[in-house]
Amino acid sequence: MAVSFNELVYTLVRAIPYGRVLSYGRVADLLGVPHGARAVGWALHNLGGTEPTVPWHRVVNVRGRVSIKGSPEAAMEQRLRLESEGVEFGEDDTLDMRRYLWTPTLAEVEEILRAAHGSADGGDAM
DNA sequence: CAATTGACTTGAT
DNA sequence: TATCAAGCCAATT
Repeated sequence: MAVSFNELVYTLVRAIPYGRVLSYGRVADLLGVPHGARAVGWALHNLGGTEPTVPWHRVVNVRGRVSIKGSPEAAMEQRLRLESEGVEFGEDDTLDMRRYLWTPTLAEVEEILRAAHGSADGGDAM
């Protein structure tokens, strides 16, 4: 059975370092889906915010702002968790992406996925 | 298989 | 700078 896309999302989110954040679009891009931002958001939505093994709070939108809808409490919890990790929000409720955005190399991401699922897509034939 | 939805992103007005 | 619309992907029904 192939690994579901959302599982890949969870794996990568779990690899986000403390005090760092990632945008939905960046997660999708690192997973090999440049325009899969919505799919990433959908995957995290499926967590229901009840999954302590996934630091879902470290994923914000490209503007550096909490993007949760339908659950103001979850959004505030996300912000509180980030602040607890040293992330500072501006007066526009936005954080400085240039400072907190995690920018791993593609090799790092592939290594993480391989360690968790045994093999990344690694679609290139040799 | 087609239609709908959603924690997104980008470009135009 | 703010608001609106279209594009995009994966999962659900």
